[in-house]
Amino acid sequence: MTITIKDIALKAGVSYSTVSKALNDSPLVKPITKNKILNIAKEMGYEPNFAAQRLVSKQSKVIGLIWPTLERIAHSTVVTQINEEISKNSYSMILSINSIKDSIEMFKRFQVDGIIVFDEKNQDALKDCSLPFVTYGVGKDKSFPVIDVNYQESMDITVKYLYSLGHRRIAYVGDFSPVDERQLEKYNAVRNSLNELGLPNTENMFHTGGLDWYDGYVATKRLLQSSFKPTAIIGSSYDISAGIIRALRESNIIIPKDISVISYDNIPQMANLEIPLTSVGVPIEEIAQCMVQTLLTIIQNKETTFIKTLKPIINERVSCAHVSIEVKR
Amino acid sequence: MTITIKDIALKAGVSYSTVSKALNDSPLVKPITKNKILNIAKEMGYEPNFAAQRLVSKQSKVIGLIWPTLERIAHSTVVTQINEEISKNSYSMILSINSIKDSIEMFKRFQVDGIIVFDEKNQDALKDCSLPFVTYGVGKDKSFPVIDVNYQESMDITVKYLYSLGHRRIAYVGDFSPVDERQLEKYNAVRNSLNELGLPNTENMFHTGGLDWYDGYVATKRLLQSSFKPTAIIGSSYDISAGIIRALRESNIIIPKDISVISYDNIPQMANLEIPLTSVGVPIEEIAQCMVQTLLTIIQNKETTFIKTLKPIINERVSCAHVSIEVKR
DNA sequence: TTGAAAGCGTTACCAG
DNA sequence: CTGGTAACGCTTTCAA
Repeated sequence: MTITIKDIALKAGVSYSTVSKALNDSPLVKPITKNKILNIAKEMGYEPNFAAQRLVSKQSKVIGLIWPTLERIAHSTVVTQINEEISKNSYSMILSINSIKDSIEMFKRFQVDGIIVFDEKNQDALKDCSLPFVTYGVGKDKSFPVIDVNYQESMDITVKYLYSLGHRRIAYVGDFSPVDERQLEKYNAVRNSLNELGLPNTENMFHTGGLDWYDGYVATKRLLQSSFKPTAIIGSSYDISAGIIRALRESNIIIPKDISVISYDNIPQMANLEIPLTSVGVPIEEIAQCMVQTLLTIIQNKETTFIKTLKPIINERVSCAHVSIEVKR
Repeated sequence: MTITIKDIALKAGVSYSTVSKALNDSPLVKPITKNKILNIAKEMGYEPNFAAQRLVSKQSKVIGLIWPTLERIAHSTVVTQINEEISKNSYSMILSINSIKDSIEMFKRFQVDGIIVFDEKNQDALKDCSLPFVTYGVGKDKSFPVIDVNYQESMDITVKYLYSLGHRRIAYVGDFSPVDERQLEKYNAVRNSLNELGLPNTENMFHTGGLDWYDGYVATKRLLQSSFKPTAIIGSSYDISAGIIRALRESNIIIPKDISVISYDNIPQMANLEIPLTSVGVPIEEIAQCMVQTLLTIIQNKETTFIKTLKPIINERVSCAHVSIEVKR
């Protein structure tokens, strides 16, 4: 038998509407009464019935996060940050690792106040999402709210950065699958930037066909056997770059002496790689903060379309160097 | 304006209790009426109000999972499995990455039917959890339901396996922090097993002081400089073992020619390491299945204490070999 | 086979 | 300041 406000009312000798008010810290209750009620409630181990509350007043103070691909480390870092940011705003977060469609349905049942979507693909399922939501990725051509992490500018400053260090033969290792919009965007961004500087942008692009470190490893092996001899490599993500490093090491190529490496994903873990990797991207704290603030705004104002473009920066560690005079490769 | 069963009733020209029955596929309503109502409901875009349903009938068909440490890869694999197993049983899963205490509170509000706990520490917070739950880890001295992954037997068969391959100088690289019961259990298990075979079990234990690959890397470096020259190393987890491999490689020690390595955590990703690693532990599919089946049983039967001990196995890949006659180290 | 009505535990409003 | 009461949307008897 769970105990309700009526039980409390009985014991306190007041009406249950008064109990309700007291519990909600309403100013309409005399402090003495309020305290008395609060004490009784605690002592009886009262726990409010969420369903009942929800039934009468909307707003659950919960936001849901959809995240079908657990294993990506860059994401888990952002998700952790988002969770903190949400707590800071006195909301709670629940997470679903199912498809967008299933997740939305579940979140609706729970009447979450808003949704954050972390799935790169299948965003079509969002078309008829009646709840406020934001997504993460690329904003181009989108009719719904997205926090654009600005791959184009990221790759732009990356290429220019390498260029300023004297690099002219720059390779890219990443996934170009047409199904994954985010990866594709990075790929195109690099090609654009390279092209603008009159650098090669075709034979130097190496397709990983996947996002695990191993995919980056294999692609780099291929790169090393190709005729394109880069002085610098751009890795498309944390995991991919881990593979790049390993492949390089296996061939006894020293970073940054023999080759420079820079990676997308501006996360602290880059410092823990075998070689602390210089990285580029919007700092995750900023991504997290922007996502929840935007969502909260949408929840309150009912604004519906919203594209916010963030500013990426380069985080210099030790993996990039000036091209040496006597380049051998 | 959301639409309710009353709206449907109005349109269908029946009472709303009939609509309720039809929606719940009750046999008490004539098929024709039922179909008509169902059609109208779909056409009006009806969505049941979960809170209202919850208010009247208990049972949410949702189970919550508490998992405060996102980054551990072995865990994310199990969590994914668990999610699938839960779906198979036509439940849904939501995930919280907050502390046990906060998570329980939130899950209570959502009236989940049960909870799976994945946090190694702070299990005290479970003492007064009124909802059905199971935990994962070590069952000794526990007064609540736990799926025991049997570290003792894991380490037992590991040590015996290495012994049978001729190894006599076996090192262990892992975390011994007294705060993390699971790690401590592995540590003690190894020492026991080693002791039983009369092998050294003190100077060959290397403390990582953390669970990231880097911690394993550093500890292995230390190991290599110590006077204990092992022919085999046991790594305490996937991440730790990744660090071991890297440290070994840096010193040009070849696995398994120069040294054998075996790792705890029986997960498929072991095959993707630089050297496909022989590993030990209960297969994750089995862990996942056991956890949700047990929880479901508890939910139905209201059993409350329950310790289930699983059977670990060794998954041979290529990282362990017979000790060679001319051992050099 | 259908309908009426009584809750489920809260909140919010209106009287007192 | 406090109490009474009407919702909130649904399930579930109990009668018809």
